[in-house]
Amino acid sequence: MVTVREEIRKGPWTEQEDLQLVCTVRLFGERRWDFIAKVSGLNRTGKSCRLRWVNYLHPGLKRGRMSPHEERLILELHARWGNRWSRIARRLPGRTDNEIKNYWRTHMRKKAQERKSNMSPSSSSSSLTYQSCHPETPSMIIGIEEQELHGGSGCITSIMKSTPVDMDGYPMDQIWMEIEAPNVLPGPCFDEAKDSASNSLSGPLLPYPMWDYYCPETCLRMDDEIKVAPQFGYGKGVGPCY
DNA sequence: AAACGGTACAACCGCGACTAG
DNA sequence: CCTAGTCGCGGTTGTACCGTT
Repeated sequence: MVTVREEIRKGPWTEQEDLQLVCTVRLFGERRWDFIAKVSGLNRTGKSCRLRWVNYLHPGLKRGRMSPHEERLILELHARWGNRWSRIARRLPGRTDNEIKNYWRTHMRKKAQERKSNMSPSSSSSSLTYQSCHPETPSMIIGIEEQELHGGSGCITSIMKSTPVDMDGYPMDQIWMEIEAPNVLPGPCFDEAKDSASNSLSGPLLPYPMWDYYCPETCLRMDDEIKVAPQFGYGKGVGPCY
């Protein structure tokens, strides 16, 4: 028996793969990653596709260095929640948990170690508390929470309005531009995919699906867990509502 | 100019939670 | 209730880039 087993691709994504993934996600929404992986013609796992989308291709992602405000926020939230990166990321629109995690590792660990070497080795705790880094601004979190609880329109909407954010020279710009052009649907099965998509999707395809509804509703309660309103079509079996 | 070390970022892995059948 | 499939999260690793020596 000869099983022609196609190797699942791993490693860095090519521009072409990105393009294929973006198109497929636009057609089917950010769900059913295994399905998306198959339909897209990419030889990737659904998991890999999801990761690529969430961390890199998602429209509205900020890139570049953390602003001082973001830095402070990360410090505060990490002091409060520990390594709950995804949770922290929800407070930082446009930033991914991966990004924050990496940032923490490179910056804060170093700072923590510096501190450790400077101070007495009595404190064995590995978690660097916010107080130890920034004794000032103790009430920022509360302020943020209130802001988000009561409409949450502050910084988030400003980011939304400025999407795609300033990613100077970032290739995603090009990708999105190419996607905007009508004739560039790559990959083997997009016609097919389109057909089946048109059955399940109502209305025209919108350019930036999820960021159109990203705020303010989804941020109404970010205290503990986001309560995704059913009207967003995130329920099972219901296709994306854009 | 080359070697080296540090930093930033992308991606994978393993595991637990959730959900549909 | 059980199971398989799927998703999301946190930890870890790999690597490209950049500054310094």
